[in-house]
Amino acid sequence: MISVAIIEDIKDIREPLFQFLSSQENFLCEIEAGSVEEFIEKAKTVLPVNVLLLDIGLPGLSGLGAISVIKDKWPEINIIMLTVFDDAEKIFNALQSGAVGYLVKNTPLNKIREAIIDTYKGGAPLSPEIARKIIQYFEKSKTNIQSPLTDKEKMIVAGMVDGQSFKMIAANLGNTLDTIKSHAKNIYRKLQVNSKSEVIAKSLRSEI
Amino acid sequence: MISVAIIEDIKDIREPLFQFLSSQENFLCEIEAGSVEEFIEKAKTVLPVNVLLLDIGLPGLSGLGAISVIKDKWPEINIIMLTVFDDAEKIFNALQSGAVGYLVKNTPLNKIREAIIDTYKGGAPLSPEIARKIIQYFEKSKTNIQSPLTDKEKMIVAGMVDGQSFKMIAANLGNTLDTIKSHAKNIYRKLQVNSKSEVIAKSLRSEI
DNA sequence: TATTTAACCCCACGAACGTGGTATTGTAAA
DNA sequence: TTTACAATACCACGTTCGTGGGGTTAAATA
Repeated sequence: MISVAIIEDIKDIREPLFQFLSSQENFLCEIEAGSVEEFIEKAKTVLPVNVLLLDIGLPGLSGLGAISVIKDKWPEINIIMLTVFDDAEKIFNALQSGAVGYLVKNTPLNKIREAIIDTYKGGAPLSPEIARKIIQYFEKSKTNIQSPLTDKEKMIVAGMVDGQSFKMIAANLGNTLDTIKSHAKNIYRKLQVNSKSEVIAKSLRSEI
Repeated sequence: MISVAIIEDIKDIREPLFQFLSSQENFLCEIEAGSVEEFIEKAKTVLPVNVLLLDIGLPGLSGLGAISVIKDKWPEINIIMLTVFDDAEKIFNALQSGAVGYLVKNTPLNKIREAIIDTYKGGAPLSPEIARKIIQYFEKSKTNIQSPLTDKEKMIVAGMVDGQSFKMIAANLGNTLDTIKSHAKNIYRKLQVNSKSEVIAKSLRSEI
C-alpha cells in the first residue's frame, strides 16, 4: 500500500483527485488538506505518508517554503510538486529543497497515478516541459563560434576529455598510435596549446 | 512528420525498434546505423533528422563523445540517449553536451514513441530513475560536498587545470619536482583516478 | 603518549606524451 | 589544374608522467 496525501487549497482540484486516488488499488489516501498547517496537524496522527502531492500556490506558508519544513519533520516523505507555473527558478528552488517530482496541473489523473507509483519505486516524475527546463539548465551557453577542428579531431578531443590515453583512443577509433599523435599535433597547433591537459581544459570550459 | 534516426550497435535492439517506429503514423524513420561513423555517412543524404535515438555504449566513437560532434554538424537535432547504464557522471556529461532526453533501454516501445513525440513538441523525456539522479544532483549541490583534498593539494590541482607541467607547478609553489609528484600520487588516490587529465576533467566538472 | 596525517624530499624505471621530421592518398577549393 | 588540407602512417628523440619504493619533520588526534 502506498500512503498518499494531498495539500491543495482549491477544492475543485483537491477533491476529485482525492476521490480518484482513494479508489485506486494499493493506494491509501488518508489526508487531504487545504493548507500546510492543516496537513501538519493531521499528519501527526496518521503517519507515515509515502508520497505527498503539494501545490505551490498555497495560502499561508507557500508550498515552496513548506518543503524544507515537511522534509525536516519527516525526512522519508516523497514530495511531488503540483503547479500551473513552470518558472525555472521555482522549479530549482523546489528541487533543491528536497522535492522529488514536479508535475503541471493539467496532467491527466492516470498520469498522476503513474507518477506516484514511480516515486514510490524510487523514480522521479517530471512533466516533459519541466524536464526540458532542467535540461536547459545543464546545457552550456551556446557560443556559436564554430570550432576550427575537424570531425575526426573532435572525436579525438572527446577521447581525451574522457580520460583516455592516446593508445586507448587509437584502439577505439581503429587507428594506430602514430595517427592519433599526428592528429594531436594538429589539434595543438589549431588551439595554440602544447599539451593534452590544456585541450581538456579548453574543451570543458567550452572554449572549443 | 517526425523524422527519426537510430544509432545502436546491437541488431536485436535496433531492428525491432526501427520496425516499430517505421510503422507508426507521422513517423519517418529513415536512418538506422550501428555506429556514429555510419550515421554521419548516411545522414549526409537524407537530412534533416528531428529526433535521434543514440546508444551510449557504441564501438568506435562512444555515444557520449558523439553528441557534440553531431550537434555541431546539425544543431537543430534532438538527441535522446538510450542506455543500460544510469551512472550519474554519464548522464550529466550527456546533458551538458546537448542531449535532451535520457531513456533506459528496457523502456517499452510505446513509451519510446511517446518520448519522441514529447521531444518533438519541445519536451524532454527522462526515465523516472534518470530523473531521480538529476534531482539528487540538485540536492547535493545545495550541501556542497567537502573536497577530500588538502589546501596544498588543491593548489596543485589548480596548477594542473591551468595547464602547467609538474615542473612548472613545483617552481611556482617553491617545491621540488618530486614533492609535486608525491602530492599528485595522493591526489590520484583520493580521487580514484590515475592521470592528470582525469583530475582536470573532474575539477572542471565541479566534481571535486 | 602513540599514532596518524600533511608536507616535504629522494631514486628508479617504464609508459605516455610532445615535437621534429617524412610520406601517401583522396577530396575540395582556387 | 595547381593548391591546400584531411586522414592515414611511420621514425626518432627527449621530456613528462605514473608508479613503485624509500625517508624526515611537525602538528594534530586518539
